[in-house]
Amino acid sequence: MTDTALGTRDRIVQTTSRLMQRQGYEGTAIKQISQEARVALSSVYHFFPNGKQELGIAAIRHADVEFADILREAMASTDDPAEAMVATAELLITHLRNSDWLDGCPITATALETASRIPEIQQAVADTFDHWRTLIADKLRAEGAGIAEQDAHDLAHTVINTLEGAELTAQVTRSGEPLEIAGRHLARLVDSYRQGPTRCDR
Amino acid sequence: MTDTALGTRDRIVQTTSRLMQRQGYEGTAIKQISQEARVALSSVYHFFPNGKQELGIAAIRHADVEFADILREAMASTDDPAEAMVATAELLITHLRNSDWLDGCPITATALETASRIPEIQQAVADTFDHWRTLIADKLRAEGAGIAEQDAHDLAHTVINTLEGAELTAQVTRSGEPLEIAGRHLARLVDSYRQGPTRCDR
DNA sequence: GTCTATACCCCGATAGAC
DNA sequence: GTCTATCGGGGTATAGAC
Repeated sequence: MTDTALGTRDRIVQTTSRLMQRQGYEGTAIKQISQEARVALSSVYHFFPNGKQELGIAAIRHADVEFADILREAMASTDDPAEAMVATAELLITHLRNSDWLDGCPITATALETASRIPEIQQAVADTFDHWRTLIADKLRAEGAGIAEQDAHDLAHTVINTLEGAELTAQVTRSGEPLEIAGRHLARLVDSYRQGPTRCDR
Repeated sequence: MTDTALGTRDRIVQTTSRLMQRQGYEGTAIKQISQEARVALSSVYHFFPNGKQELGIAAIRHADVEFADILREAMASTDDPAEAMVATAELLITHLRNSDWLDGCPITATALETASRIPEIQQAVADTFDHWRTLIADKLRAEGAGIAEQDAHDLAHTVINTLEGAELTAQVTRSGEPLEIAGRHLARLVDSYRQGPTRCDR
């Protein structure tokens, strides 16, 4: 990561994404981006003529595919969808711990700061959440999981949202506990929707 | 709200809290605060000699007690703890809708922006989440709820975290659906921990 | 595409009169 | 406690040589 072999444009986007993850949109200056990416300030404007807003959107799209890879890895680690929830939570804990609790969701801070002012960024955030949610829903809908279509859709919402909130709390308290609990609860919730003779409905 | 009969200091804190809720910490300028609160810039520094950081912490503490009132109202609306989850989600939807989807969690944006840089603010955020979580846990532990001590503690974590994430998604998508789903799922989860002869365990 | 230099503005914070 | 004025710095963005 932060590879020197990357092209200039990619290095700018990657650096922006990481800085906005930790400091948000308003808290990240273009000068800081150019310095940490070891790129001339004018190069940033060369690749992103529309300035910070365009750069912010590119950073969100970058974070989108990057985190989608992590999510896919967690989903592929087990056949059981409930177990996959625990695995995802543990993966997030590992990433957080390895970054001294700094690298949480890469787009949440930016999303909240700009929600009231920059609709283009809000749209990019909405697209990203939708993408991640689809990856979860696909896993829950897989044959053998035994979860109805509508249930899978709703569950995917709560899975993403619970992980999102638990990751925030984990960051603030510098503890993996919120995510551990979230993983267990999500597994239990997913299991409760599996169709079969041994389950009892609510 | 935004009452003219408030003292100068209170008006500053309240305005700061609302602006940081919508724009985050870095996105909110002290000049904007003084203007919207109809207060001289020097008055802000008169009441908060340590500047923006001190003001930010005061705004978080203000948001703490303000949202705790909302939470208590929702908890008191029904005896059944599972129903209380649905009621809370609906209350959040109402607040969001009434503010054109702008007023979500008042401290999340500030928390994320400053997590890597201002430990004092991070501490105030942690205290606030802890306070809110206690309000939930107390409801779940109430006699008649039939939830074990340890389960109530864990559930309170996930309740806060799920609502937090669902509110974020609701803001971004300008839709109450994520919170509606969250309310239903949390109710189901809480119910699954109630002790009694008719429940089956996982 | 990258360099240096800079315009222009707003930021947080302070000074001193009243 | 509130007023006006201002300082020093850093923000976004641009110009023009190379």
